Amino acid sequence: MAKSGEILGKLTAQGYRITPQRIMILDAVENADDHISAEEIFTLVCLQYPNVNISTVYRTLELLKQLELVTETDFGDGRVRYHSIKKGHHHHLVCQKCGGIIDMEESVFTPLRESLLKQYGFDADIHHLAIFGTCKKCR
Amino acid sequence: MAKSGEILGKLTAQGYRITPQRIMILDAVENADDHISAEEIFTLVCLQYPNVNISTVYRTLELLKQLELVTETDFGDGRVRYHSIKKGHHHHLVCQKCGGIIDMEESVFTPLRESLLKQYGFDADIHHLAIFGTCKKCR
DNA sequence: TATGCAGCTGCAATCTCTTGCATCTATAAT
DNA sequence: ATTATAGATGCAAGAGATTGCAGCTGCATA
Repeated sequence: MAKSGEILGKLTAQGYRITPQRIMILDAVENADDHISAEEIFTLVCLQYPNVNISTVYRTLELLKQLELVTETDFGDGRVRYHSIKKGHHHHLVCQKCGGIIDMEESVFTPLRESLLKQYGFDADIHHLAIFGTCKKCR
Repeated sequence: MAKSGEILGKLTAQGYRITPQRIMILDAVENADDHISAEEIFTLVCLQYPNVNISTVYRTLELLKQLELVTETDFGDGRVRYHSIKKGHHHHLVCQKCGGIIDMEESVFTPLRESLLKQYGFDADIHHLAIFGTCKKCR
């Protein structure tokens, strides 16, 4: 809430408009305790302004993603979740047996990014990745 | 075609049934020149047997995926594609600017897998991953 | 060869997400 | 304050994928 002004400034600076819908959607992502789905955002925004359309939510999230203000992560449960970039970059290890999610440091990917850059000249854009497998307990 | 017998044997061994639909779906994946989508498989199978249902295609692919006979890759174009595991494990670098796809060796992921195992005790199941970013030409 | 049934299929409904289009509006220029 | 317009929204249709359920069938057994 307090800081969403900064982000709104970024939108304006890049020629995008500040609309009430965007403010409410952004607030919902910023104030979420965890990774939040489009449907959850939609429900929250509807409490304030019942006329919002779910497609506006998706389009706004797409925009925020392009501007690198939020990240999108697919935890493999059929719906993608969003997270404010202000709360830090991190990745997830998703156990396919117990469903548990382990958060991991972004730095684990540094060697991979470097070798992709060296071997393939490819600048990998790995922001918020979920990797599937089997956790310690379930092995 | 020639080798799908082996796979059918694996199905039987694990208590799954061999049905005409499964044979046709499996053949479609095995004979595909490239990564093939569910819709494409469906179209191919329909030529032989117009009564197949798309949900059978999805369910069969899900089964083959669980049995590690095919891999699923999301190239980010709105539909997931499948690939026979017999044609080898590999990963893809997808350029978000030009849309180009670079294939890469599985071995690039070995150090990452090892550090996940060491640091988190997590056995990562990275079969066929698409990583997004910017390729050499577009940087 | 006939039978029983777990497992598979087809169908239809549903879910998540995207897209085209007409209308509306935030914003910059007047 | 008014106006023009590029950009945003709402609506509805649609695409890809999943799911519940009734009925069908591969295949193990007798």
